[in-house]
Amino acid sequence: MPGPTLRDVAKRANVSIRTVSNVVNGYAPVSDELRTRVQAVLDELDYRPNLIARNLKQGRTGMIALVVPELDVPYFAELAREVITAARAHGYVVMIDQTDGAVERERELLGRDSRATLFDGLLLSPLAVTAEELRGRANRIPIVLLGEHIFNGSFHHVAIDNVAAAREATAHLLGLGRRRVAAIGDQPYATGETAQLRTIGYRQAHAHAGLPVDEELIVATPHFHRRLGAQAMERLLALPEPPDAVFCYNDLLALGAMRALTRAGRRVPGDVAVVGLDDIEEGQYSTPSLTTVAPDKGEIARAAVETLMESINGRAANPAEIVVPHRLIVRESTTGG
Amino acid sequence: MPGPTLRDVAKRANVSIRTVSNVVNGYAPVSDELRTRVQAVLDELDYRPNLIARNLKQGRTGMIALVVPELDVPYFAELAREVITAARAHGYVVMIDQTDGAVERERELLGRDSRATLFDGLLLSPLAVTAEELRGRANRIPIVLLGEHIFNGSFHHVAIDNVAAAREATAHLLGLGRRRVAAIGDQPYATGETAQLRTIGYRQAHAHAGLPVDEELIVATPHFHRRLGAQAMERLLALPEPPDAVFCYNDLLALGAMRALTRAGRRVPGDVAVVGLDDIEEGQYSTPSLTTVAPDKGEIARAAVETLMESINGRAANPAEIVVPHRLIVRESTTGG
DNA sequence: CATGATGTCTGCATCGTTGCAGAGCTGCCA
DNA sequence: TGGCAGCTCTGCAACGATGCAGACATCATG
Repeated sequence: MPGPTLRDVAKRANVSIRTVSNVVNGYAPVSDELRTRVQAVLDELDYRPNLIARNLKQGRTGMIALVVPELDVPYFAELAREVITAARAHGYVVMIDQTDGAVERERELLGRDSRATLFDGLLLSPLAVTAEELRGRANRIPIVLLGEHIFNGSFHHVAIDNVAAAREATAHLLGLGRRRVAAIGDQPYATGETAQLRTIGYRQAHAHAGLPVDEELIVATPHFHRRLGAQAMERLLALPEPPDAVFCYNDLLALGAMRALTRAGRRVPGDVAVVGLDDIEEGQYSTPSLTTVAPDKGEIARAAVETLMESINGRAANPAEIVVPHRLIVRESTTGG
Repeated sequence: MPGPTLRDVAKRANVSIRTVSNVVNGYAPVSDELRTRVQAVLDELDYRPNLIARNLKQGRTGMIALVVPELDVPYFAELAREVITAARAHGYVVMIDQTDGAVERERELLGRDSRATLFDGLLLSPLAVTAEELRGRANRIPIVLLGEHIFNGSFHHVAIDNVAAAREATAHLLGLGRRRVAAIGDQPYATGETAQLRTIGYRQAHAHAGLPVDEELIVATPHFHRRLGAQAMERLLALPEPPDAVFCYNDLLALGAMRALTRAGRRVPGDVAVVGLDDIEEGQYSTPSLTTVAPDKGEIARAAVETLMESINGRAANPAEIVVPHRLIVRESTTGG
């Protein structure tokens, strides 16, 4: 089953292994006559270079790893798509793994038995692992973090300005005249840094508008899934004074919330306006379509891969905090008829 | 930057390289005293085995590749998730690539410069490449095909019974008393084999019910995306006698169709009932929720990985046609209030 | 005490490729 | 004709790990 090696080709063509290698790679000068002869044998045997061997010799694999919590969460799927595309532009392929948000799975990555040595670099979208741990058990390969804010500047990190994004989303709702704007998705504990940034933005928008925040309207959720969005919305609807708008910390929560609203007979945006964050494709096709804050996913992927490549190639700058643009996309869930 | 090697550890611990290797792998008997001493040095230097070197020696990489058309299509994202999980159970990791449905990208995979030699096996969900081509340019690594029906038995192939799935979906609509049941998603050309199977099932259901098929109600779409589902639905609504139900060949088409229906002021299922296929999570949360045929994605992934592992381990049976179960999940889009 | 079995440990070869240094040939010029 | 450059081509060593055969010491056995 193993294919022919350079040696096999060399023997058959009566040349040295090195010459065959030169023909394959087009490196060194080879006379036309010889090149043709060797090429013929290469074709005849259908030679394929053994990339593992090449990698061993060259000390790199041409592969990076992308680790996300859940690949079937649309945001990560869309991001993964962009990462694969961006990596390809650098001649790299992408191994994808998921942690299911489990700390131990994230730790495994850094541990003794991780497969990390197979990759030239690692893009990590951490949920649970802390900066301390990352630093302590830091692997030997370059790492770029995605999304979660790690507060100290130990690693390259690519993300949108979460505070601004949340502020703009909330301001949009307030600007529509809504006065009881809820927030779904806070995570007031150590690993919920991104959520907390969004809560800050939510509060800032209120402050700028000179409006108080009703703490009752901030609902925490341990995850960012549809089901929890629906549950949170139900709880909000049960309040004596339910909200007339809600900013959800991601689109899935928002879609779940809209589902709960529809089921409860409320109209969106008539009774309650809804804004999400992530701009997953699904939001364009929901009924009503979803107003959302769109991070530039292509840019996130490009910046992350670019930064990783620089680290891999040793042109590593100091750990950089890279902020990627976002924009509010207004659709029916806030302004629909 | 490169980490310590076995040699480094060996030198420092004053033992042979081979002994260090034995300690690392727990292979051969090593005295407790020596094991402790070596382990101490391993820890001290934070040794990590170079997996590329190990792979070269052992002739396998512990990686498989999964190639899908588009990772951000929910069905493929969900499938990818299951594949990653299934592969992990075998100690394997998964490299994911996407072809965007481009023939040339699928061909690249099989070509001279593909990275295929890095992987022990390949799971391919082909769109455009034909069985002929696959066989002709067949790579040296084991391949298992997903989804698309390749008519001759040259490769292992895992899929649901597409004819039966489509038949059941259509029968469900007919059973509800609908009499003008449309079909969205036919692909009457060489690379649309799966779609054609679904059309066969659609016809069978009509035949079983003793009803004629109105050819006008079968709408072809080059892709299975939301936008095309919406467009197709609009075309159907423009007919003199529009349909009262529609079977979409996947959930995205169905969601797009529902979107078009809502926009046109038709009620689902009141005016038009909708059935999809794939059971993507989004369908549970759409308004109305989507009736669909659910392939057992976990089982698809497990069967595919299992089969691939058998090929890799040389216990390869003849190319097998593996049929995975599916079931109709009835939700609001056909029976809702 | 010789023998062989057992338990540890080691060195060499090897996986398939590429980096490096240099061998051999040709042609040109002084 | 000798010397030198330039072009091809080659062989050896190496990447870092593991498979294998065997060295050596210890111990039990007849």
